[in-house]
Amino acid sequence: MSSEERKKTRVTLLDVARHANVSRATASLVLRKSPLVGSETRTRVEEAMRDLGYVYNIGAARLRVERSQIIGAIVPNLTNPFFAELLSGIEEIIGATGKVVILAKSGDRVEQQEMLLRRMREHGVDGVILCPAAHTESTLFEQITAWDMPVVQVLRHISFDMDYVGADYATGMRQAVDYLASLGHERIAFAVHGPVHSAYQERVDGFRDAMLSRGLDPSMLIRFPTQLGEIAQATHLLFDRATRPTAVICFNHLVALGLSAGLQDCGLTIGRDLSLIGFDDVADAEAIRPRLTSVSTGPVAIGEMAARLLVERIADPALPPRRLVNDTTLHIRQSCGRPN
Amino acid sequence: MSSEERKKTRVTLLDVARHANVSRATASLVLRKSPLVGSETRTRVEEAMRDLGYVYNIGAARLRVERSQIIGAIVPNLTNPFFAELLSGIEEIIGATGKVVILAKSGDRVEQQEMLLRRMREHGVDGVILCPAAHTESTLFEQITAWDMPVVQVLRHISFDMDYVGADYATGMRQAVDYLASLGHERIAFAVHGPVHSAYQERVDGFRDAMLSRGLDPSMLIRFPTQLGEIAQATHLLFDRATRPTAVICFNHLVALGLSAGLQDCGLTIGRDLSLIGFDDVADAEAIRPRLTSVSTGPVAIGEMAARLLVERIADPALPPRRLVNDTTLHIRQSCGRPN
DNA sequence: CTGAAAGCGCTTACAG
DNA sequence: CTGAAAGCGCTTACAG
Repeated sequence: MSSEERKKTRVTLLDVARHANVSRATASLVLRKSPLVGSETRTRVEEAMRDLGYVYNIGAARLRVERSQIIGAIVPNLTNPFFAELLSGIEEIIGATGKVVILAKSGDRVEQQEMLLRRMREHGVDGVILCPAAHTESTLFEQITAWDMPVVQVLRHISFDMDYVGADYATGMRQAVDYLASLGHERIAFAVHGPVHSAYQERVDGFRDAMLSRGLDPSMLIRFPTQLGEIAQATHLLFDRATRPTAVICFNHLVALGLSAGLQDCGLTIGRDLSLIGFDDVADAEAIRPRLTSVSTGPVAIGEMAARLLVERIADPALPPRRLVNDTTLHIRQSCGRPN
Repeated sequence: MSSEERKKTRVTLLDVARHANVSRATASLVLRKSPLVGSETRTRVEEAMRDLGYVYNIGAARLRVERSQIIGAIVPNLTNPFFAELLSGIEEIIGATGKVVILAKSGDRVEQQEMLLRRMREHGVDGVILCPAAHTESTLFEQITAWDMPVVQVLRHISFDMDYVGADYATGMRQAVDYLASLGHERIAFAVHGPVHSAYQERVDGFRDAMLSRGLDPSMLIRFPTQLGEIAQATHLLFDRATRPTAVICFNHLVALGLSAGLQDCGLTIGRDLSLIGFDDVADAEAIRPRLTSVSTGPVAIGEMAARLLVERIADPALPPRRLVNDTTLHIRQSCGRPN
């Protein structure tokens, strides 16, 4: 069958209507489950659709109705399991509403992100869930407003005049610091990595505030490499300072994984020689040894919340902007002990 | 601005044409970078597009040309980092060709997969990359053919009359078995889990063949729970048999992670008391201790290959079906030693 | 409940 | 190089 013939082969709503002996309008009503159609007629049309192998053409419909049933999701990357879980939550909710999600990664590059937003607009997405690339200018907010495109920010924010769903990083940090302090730790380091963005800043501020409110020195901020593979070898950075920490809070799952490995490589026993607290607590956290005490931010739930928010935003663009912050919980396992 | 006014606001190609004092046809030619347009005219039109904030409407264009620039990707789940890496490869290549990918997960449920395929057809996807849900009937192949939809199977296959990209599981298994045998192991177990599908079968067959060709007993197939969280507690299954293995090959990354943790919980030293080999070797593999010797299947590369194949398939539907199998490599680290 | 008609935003011959 | 026109597959009043 040549592509010429194939084209003619396409079954259209008009074909269905003729086959069922009704008008195109009626067939269209059946399609959209209108109550205006009699049940006998309805059945006849539905049979015709089945017989002919009719497939609804959403693209054509979209040209009339302003709804593409497509939403976009832009994340910095896909290989970090944290984002994979986030996406899983997004897909779950969006899929359940009958919509479809276009996925793209920005690589934390602003120009790439700009290109992706344009491409998504060209595809007429009904809205997008955006985890803004690091260093995104806040002017992006004005652009988005001018485009009149529903957007919810996830995990990171550039403007609170736009919907935002994230985690309560400040509380998470306080939970971690309080727990370590209760064990008797005073020299607590915060092991960070990656580019600076709102979530980065919130964690750092949260750490600082939590330390200060306990009268502890909040200045032990130690930077690790961005790539997971390089973190373990950089473990010595923890001990290069005049004062040596007795406990370390990790910026995220990757840092926790890397340091957990690196400390073992140094011959240290985690929980005895040094206490370690993870952050994000993705599924793998359960599976490393010693079991990692970790602050859970709930990426799947955040993805679900963001998707629901976007759906509501699309339904009612006049809604005031909302800010949803998921609670964090400290999962106490085995990686912390008293200082020695 | 009400939604009424907004609709009128939409800038169309006709607006651009008028603004630039050309016909709609000419504006369209500029859009598609046709050489038929003089450079002076081209510039004028491009300026008009910028001035007016014109956004190309791919959906409208699609109604005429049979190309949506959308491709679909269906995977069993997103939280398994293996699939996340696969997707990353797919998105990379598809994005680079200017197309966009619709993402969905089947949850390894055949009906869900069917629904997703229909939804994607309604969106007029140019093709889909499908990791078939476990227990997919091979009749799906006939359906897909009847729909005349370009599909490449990835990781799992239901028919070789359709493009397929996967890993060379048989060789991977042989590499693992040969390595263990060279260390002196004879009682080697294969720790499997999850539903049965072609990739499962190929690994099991590969294990069996590799064992047999070395004159070893291939019957130690041990089933573990599907959920990562439950694997560690099930570690005892390794020792419930009359003959106790001295080495274990893991079905995939999840099993490796779970058993690595579980063996440590049992107080065993991996590499001394028992040798362990992982499979898939996703990014995390580098970060567990003891370092896991593992067969790498290269999910990112597989995703890239699948995307390229689909692009070629779309360009030329008459191409004979192809079967691409990515080489595996054994990464020797620290989790294996001599039997004792 | 149904039919005829207009229109969504583009592309594509066809004439000039 | 340009203009006028038809058509892609749908939805939506409007009249009956």
